[in-house]
Amino acid sequence: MSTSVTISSVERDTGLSKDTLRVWERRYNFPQPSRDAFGERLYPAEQVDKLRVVKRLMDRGLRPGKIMHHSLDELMHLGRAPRDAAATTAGAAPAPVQPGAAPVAPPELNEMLSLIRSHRIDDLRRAMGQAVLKQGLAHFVTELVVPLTARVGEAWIAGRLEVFGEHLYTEALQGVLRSAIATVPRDTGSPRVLLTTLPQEEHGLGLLMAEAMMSLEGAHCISLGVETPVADIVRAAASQRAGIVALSFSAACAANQVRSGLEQLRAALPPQIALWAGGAAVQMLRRVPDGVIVLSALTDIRARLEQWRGQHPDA
Amino acid sequence: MSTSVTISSVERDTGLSKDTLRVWERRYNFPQPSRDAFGERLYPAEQVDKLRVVKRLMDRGLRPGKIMHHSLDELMHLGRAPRDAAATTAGAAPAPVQPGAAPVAPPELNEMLSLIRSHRIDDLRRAMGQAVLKQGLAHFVTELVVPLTARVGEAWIAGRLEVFGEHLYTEALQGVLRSAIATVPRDTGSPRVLLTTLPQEEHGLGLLMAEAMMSLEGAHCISLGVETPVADIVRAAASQRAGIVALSFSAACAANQVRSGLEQLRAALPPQIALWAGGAAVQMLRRVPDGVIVLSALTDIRARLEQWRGQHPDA
DNA sequence: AACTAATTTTGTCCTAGACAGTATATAAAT
DNA sequence: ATTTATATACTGTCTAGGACAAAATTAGTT
Repeated sequence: MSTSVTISSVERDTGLSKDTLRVWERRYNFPQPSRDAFGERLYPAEQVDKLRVVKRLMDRGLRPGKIMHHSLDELMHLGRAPRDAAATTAGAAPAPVQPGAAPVAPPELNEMLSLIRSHRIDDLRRAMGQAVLKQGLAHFVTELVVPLTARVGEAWIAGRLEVFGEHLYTEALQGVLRSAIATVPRDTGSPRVLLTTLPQEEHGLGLLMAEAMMSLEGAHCISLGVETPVADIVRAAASQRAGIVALSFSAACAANQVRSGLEQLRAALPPQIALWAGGAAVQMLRRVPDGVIVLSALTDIRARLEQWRGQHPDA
Repeated sequence: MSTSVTISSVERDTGLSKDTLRVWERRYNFPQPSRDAFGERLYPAEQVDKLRVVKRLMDRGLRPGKIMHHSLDELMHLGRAPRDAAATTAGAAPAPVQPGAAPVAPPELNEMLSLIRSHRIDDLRRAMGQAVLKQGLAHFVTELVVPLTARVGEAWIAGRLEVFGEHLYTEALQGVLRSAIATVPRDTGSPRVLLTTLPQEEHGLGLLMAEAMMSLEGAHCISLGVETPVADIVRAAASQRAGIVALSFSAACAANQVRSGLEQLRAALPPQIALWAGGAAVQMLRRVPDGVIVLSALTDIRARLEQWRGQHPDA
């Protein structure tokens, strides 16, 4: 018999708030936890697994009311063809990270995906390190890491990859990217770019990719890591004399939180400091607050930096 | 006029749950948020600041009922002499990370602290890189990073350091540690150690320090990064043939969550796989679940690894 | 001084109603 | 046919105060 867990464990493991879990139960009759001797909810492991998949599908634009009643198997099939499923079921464009990118998969991609699936972490790290040396960092990031990360996410939903496989991948990639960034000279350069995420966003990979691309273009990157409160971003930008503040938003972010965060920050930041935003969640926004520049892909960075330099010839 | 924020913003920024915030208001009359047009709580920035400090002091063993009525100034003074204040006011041992460590501060410590305070991030990174080369990685971690991290935390409580100063420090240190770890050969070695944190714990610095110490001792470290659900740790340990699972808990973790997490994991993990736990939150536990080994300091790692090897001569 | 028992403190859980913001569907107008 | 305005449905989060167990502290006893 598998173990059941409390509502706070589920909140931890799925990222769904207790409020949301209770209201789903009320409205959709799922999840349906049993109760312990004190009348408190006890969630079976299978229901938690399904909740995780539901959460993930919602991050891709599907809506809970549409998918909650499907079985776990059916949900996994939805994840297998994420674009079409999302488009036909919910009518929402799932906002590919690279809109104009060719769908041609580089040969290394499948190789690395199979290394991840078989959990050969040391080989994966070696393969990625070699790819950086062979193709260069920029090409590695835009042509390999971006599609690979997308594939890893799809594989997870489809049940073809365990959660820890994704953790292993993230960790290995982070090591490779940080080493590569460290080899780029960075104590100088212009503009000075402050990189971070808002408190809701705990994923730092996008940030790291952006840092790599910007460092290569000669910008002076100052990363605060993830989850910096708005007020502190403002203080840091002043203290570091940043010309640009760049934020990253993964697909997991709620659209309204993204917008309100950007609005708050734009209002608090001096107008001469540019505010750039990138990542899947930003692409989904219908309208963007005034004074915020959207990076629709990592490849935009080069042109945007040149544009900035054209407008700031003295810097 | 300073801006006010909603209860979910406060939850994000302080780590205090909505339930806790509401019950404090009921019991201690603090915080006392105003209300917006819809009757929803609006917290002024000053109250959020105080809440952050209160949370931090509680992580050190103080109890909310004792400190809630003090002014922000008084609380900051408590933070200045954390050990005595904690011991006399609450009677709880604040569990120093390095119980037997000499209180002699190395000369580099104050130098680096002032670099952090003046936000000279590039100089800090350079200084730390030099310290690694000069003293060796192990000495750097145990004698410099550990006390420095503690001092940074104290300075933050006392209001002598801005939040983003801590972010800058964390980011720089992470870069230095990862580069250093990358130079240690790691595709081989024994035992195989799986490193991660539970989903509640998002701080990865302790993990990185442990990885550094273990790699230096010849262990084969496999890090999953932060926030891995219990079930996935179990699967990863099997897949990676780990002999040891090592978890890190920062001071910010609630004691009961730490215990329940360790119990769940110990129950799910095969008995022949050792479970090690380290970090400030673990030191505060009165009793530890059976079958869990507590690392009371980073310097314990060496002896524990030797002990393990003595018990597993075939590995 | 050491152990046990009583008491206080504290965080989390419960229910169930309300509402704003977004997304979709329908109707009207260009 | 395509756009634009309006209505309806969907969804997450907020509200209230009561309840209770686990942990921490104090009191009582040997």
